[in-house]
Amino acid sequence: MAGIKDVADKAGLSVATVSRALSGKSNVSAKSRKLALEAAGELGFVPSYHASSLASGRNHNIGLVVPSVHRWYFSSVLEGVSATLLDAGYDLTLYNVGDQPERRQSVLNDFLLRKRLDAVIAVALVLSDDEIQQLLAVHRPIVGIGGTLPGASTIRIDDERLARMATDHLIRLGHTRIAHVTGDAALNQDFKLPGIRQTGYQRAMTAAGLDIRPDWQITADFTVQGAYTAARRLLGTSAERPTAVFAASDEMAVGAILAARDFGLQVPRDLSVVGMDGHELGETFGLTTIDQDPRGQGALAARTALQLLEPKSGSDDVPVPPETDQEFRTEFVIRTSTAVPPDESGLRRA
Amino acid sequence: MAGIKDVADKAGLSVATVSRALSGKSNVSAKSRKLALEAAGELGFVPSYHASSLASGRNHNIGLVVPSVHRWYFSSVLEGVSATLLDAGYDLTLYNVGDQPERRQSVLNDFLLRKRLDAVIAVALVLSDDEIQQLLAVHRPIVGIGGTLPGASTIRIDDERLARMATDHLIRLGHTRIAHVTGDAALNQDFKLPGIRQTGYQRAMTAAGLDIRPDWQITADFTVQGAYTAARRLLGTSAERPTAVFAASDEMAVGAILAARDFGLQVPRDLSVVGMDGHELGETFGLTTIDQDPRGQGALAARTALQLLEPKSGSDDVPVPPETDQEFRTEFVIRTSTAVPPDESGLRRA
DNA sequence: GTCAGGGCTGGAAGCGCTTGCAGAAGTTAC
DNA sequence: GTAACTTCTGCAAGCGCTTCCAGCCCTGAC
Repeated sequence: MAGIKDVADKAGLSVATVSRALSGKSNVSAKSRKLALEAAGELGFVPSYHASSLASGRNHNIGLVVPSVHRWYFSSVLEGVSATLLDAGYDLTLYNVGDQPERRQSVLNDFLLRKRLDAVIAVALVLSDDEIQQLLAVHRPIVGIGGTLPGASTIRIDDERLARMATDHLIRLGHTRIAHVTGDAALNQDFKLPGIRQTGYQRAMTAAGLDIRPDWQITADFTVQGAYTAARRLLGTSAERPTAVFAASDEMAVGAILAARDFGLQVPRDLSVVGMDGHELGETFGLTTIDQDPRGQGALAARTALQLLEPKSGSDDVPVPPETDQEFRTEFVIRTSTAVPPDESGLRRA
Repeated sequence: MAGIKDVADKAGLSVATVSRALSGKSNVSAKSRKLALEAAGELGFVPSYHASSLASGRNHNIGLVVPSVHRWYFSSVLEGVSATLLDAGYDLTLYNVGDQPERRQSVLNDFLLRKRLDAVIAVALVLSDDEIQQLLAVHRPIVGIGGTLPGASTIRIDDERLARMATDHLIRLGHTRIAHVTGDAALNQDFKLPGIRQTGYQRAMTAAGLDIRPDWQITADFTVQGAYTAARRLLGTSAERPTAVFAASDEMAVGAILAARDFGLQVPRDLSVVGMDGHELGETFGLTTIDQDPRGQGALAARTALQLLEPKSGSDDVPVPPETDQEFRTEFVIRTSTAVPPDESGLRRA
């Protein structure tokens, strides 16, 4: 383990100059820089992370707090964050807090606050006021994705409006009997998303003067299999069947499509299905959906955090003010899972 | 930001004693410990990570290197590792190197080697000899999952044997026309898994004296949608169709099932399908598969790494020797996607 | 030839902890 | 009461860098 001292000796320079040379500082002559670089190369010198962090106060390490790493949305965000940070030479420390509150507490206390992170990116995290205070108290940039974090920069999409759009799409096609597959709120007490999307659905229905039937709002756990089971119940039981389904996620939409197939229902002839997310699976199923590009959201969050840390760097980007709300661009993708509703007892055939 | 000095002053103790008290060292009187703890609590003191790491040489930080974070297998492993480390009070630094060799190099050089990690867990990583040397040179525990890492502890499953088992299962049911959906090797040059599973398939076929038709070995990218597309081609084109498919992953098996449905083929009546992995989706589709519990593999890898770092800790576990190969327990799960082959032109009906 | 000014450099003081060491204090056995 | 220990405690020396500061050398202007 060669230290900077060894490099200095080998290069015939002082430790100070070597440090400056290796970290690309300005006040070093070309000759010294070359010497230092050569010596470092030959010795395989890599500066100690902790020592330089301790001395400089900078860590080049950003924390990411997620409630899950396994669900599609989160792993997509993670991927976006990870790629951006790696490219910028930053480490990513991952806190997969799950839905256990006690683990969240310990993460906040024992990890995040230990001054080891330059910034924190929190995904879909709803914190108590106390917890927000704790976080803000460390005076590090915090950027939130899809959660509510007063006092922090956030990247978000307008879930309610988008859910309304998706529902409206069905309404405009002529559907009146529209069901909704929502996520399970109990899955994660802090995950308010399902409720918000459901509200969007309900508002769209109300605005169009349509019935909102409680038994047509079914709950699943954001997975294909969960929605499949729930949708089988919906489509199998009801004497009067919905002609369209808006699912709060693409995976659940796919589950609904699979359930429909089980009953011999063709999509979109007998049942229109709209999803939400932009999952890769949607393409295979011709799913109409709203693509929210979570990978892009993660990348943007990471870029925002980096910019907060190094305002000068980069080109002439507009600097991001510390408290800022960026609405992320989404895309309505119309494929083949939606169509006009089936003829009702031959009425339209006439 | 209260420092340890402040705590010492407040408690009327020396910095040294406070340090020992807070880190649970033995040689501190109950009284001093109480004083230190109280003072630290009141000041909200949290020791600086970098300072303590620098001074002690321990980081409480383990690195995880994965080729992807988005694919089911890897996010499952990640989840297992993450939960175990968090519980043990360790940080997890994530290196999602993707399949770009240059990113891998920079990760190895600039990150892993900077003495900031106590150990490294590498998933499905095939390294060059040089790279292995580099890694071993840091003298830190290295645990590999599913890759080949001579000189490191590894957790692995015997992919070839398992693939053979899966294929044999079909053969024993009476199938002779068995196709294979393999993963795309080009996806990731270092990812040898698809080839190994394919070998298992081929060996089983050969051992049973069955034909291995090149056009029945189709390639997909480990996703449902990829296998779906590939399987449509397989099932649509062939005048003579296979009666069974062994897919190198559950997601691809599901893709094959979906493709079969498109052609009106019923599973398992017209086509038997076996997968491999233990994906949650398998349950919904009644998929027969080999469950390899990647989450458990991740947890085991993390525990192995921790044990390598702190041999004394834990109960009377058998200590893990540095170079050790643990074969992970898998489970053959027989569901409803496999059955005897369909009657051939009524022969068996007689 | 002198002097101001700028570019580089090295010394040294930390960054905030951990820990070896030696000594103070408290115990026990005679 | 003393010797011989055992516990605790505080001092101080780092851990391996970064960076302030002062000083050196070299230009260029006068």
